[in-house]
Amino acid sequence: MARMSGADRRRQILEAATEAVLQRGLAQAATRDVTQAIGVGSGLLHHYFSSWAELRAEAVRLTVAQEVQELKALLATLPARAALERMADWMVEDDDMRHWRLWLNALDEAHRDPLLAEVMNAAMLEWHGLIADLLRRAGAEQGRRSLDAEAAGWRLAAVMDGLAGALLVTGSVVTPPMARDAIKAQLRLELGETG
Amino acid sequence: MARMSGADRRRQILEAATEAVLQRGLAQAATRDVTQAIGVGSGLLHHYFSSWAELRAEAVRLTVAQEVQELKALLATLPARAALERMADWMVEDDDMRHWRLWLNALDEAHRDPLLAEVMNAAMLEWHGLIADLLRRAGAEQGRRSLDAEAAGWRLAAVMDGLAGALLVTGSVVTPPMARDAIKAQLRLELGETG
DNA sequence: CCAGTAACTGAGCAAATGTTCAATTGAGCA
DNA sequence: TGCTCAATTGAACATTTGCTCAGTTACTGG
Repeated sequence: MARMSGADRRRQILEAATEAVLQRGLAQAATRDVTQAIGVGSGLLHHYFSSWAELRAEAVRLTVAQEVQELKALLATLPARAALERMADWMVEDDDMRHWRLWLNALDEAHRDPLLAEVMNAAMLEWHGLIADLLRRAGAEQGRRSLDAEAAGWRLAAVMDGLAGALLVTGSVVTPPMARDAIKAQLRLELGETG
Repeated sequence: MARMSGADRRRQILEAATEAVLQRGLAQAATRDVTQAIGVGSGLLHHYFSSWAELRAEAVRLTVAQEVQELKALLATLPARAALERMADWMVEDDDMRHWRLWLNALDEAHRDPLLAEVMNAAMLEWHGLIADLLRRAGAEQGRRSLDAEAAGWRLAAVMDGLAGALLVTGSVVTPPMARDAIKAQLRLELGETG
């Protein structure tokens, strides 16, 4: 019905695809979820994307990039140590764990989809880079010398991913406050603030 | 063709289902993957399992339980500190990461399948229990008092899960030796052995 | 007003999915 | 030898999937 410029429609499709992926999972989400959600014919998607796999991967790429950018903006004005603390809060702020559900789902599905594999490889490296950079700066703020920010970054990123998984699967055992505290405890371990 | 006793056939089906899940992922593996692999008619599965979802969940439950049991046997004779070290080695010993692929896949799929959710919730708690117990004993061996083994267990379990994800997705950046060293470094952090 | 072009439709297809069920087979027992 | 019942079959069914393509519709510049 309502026609749109190519760019707007493309954006709308990508947003709807992200929503579909969040609701049904990458493997189960289907082109029809998208077309029905925005009320367009079944053939339209192929005017903008050459295949569902491509649309899917692009939607994940865009959403993840957007989230990372938002987080960066949130932390931009803080000193590194405070930014890391803020990051732990941010992790559990999202009520229904939208980013983590998508992130873990994409991480998993990447083994079976070459396009997603590329996307998530790049995303993982950027994510680690962001964390390692904050750790490096936090170490510098405290005058620490011996901090291996690269290695610590992988551990911290891993703790966050792993806790997100535990949080999502155990429900009542690992709670959001627990997860947040675990991240903060990890931070203290890495920065040698153990009492 | 070849008839089997109910118990044997059931076991065979479960093994084939695990293989199918490993190859195609929980969401994509299909009943036909199983029936064709073992050469039986398409209806046979429903003689042993009421639905594909149930068979799938049972296969995961069994495989995970089996792996945990094998690991426990491997660590049984070691002192706790050495057992934890051995665990880090074990994590990357499995060439093509069979257990981790299944574990992460099931953890992710659990959000969309109530049966898997139960299975993975229980598995996660047992996994954490195993780790926390080793940490507790390792702390005792070293005469440490202040170790919160429960919290440290969640962190260590999370680091392992997270690193497995990074290992699987980054391929050449995070390598098995790196992952192993990261786990061991985490161990040292938790046990207060930082130099 | 009139092309021309970009946006858009939707019926249709081939492939794959889980599940059912009436029929068949075979092994073990009396 | 027959009987019984569990094990097994596989055609059939209703859904769902991504994708194609021959058309149709609306905007837009001349």
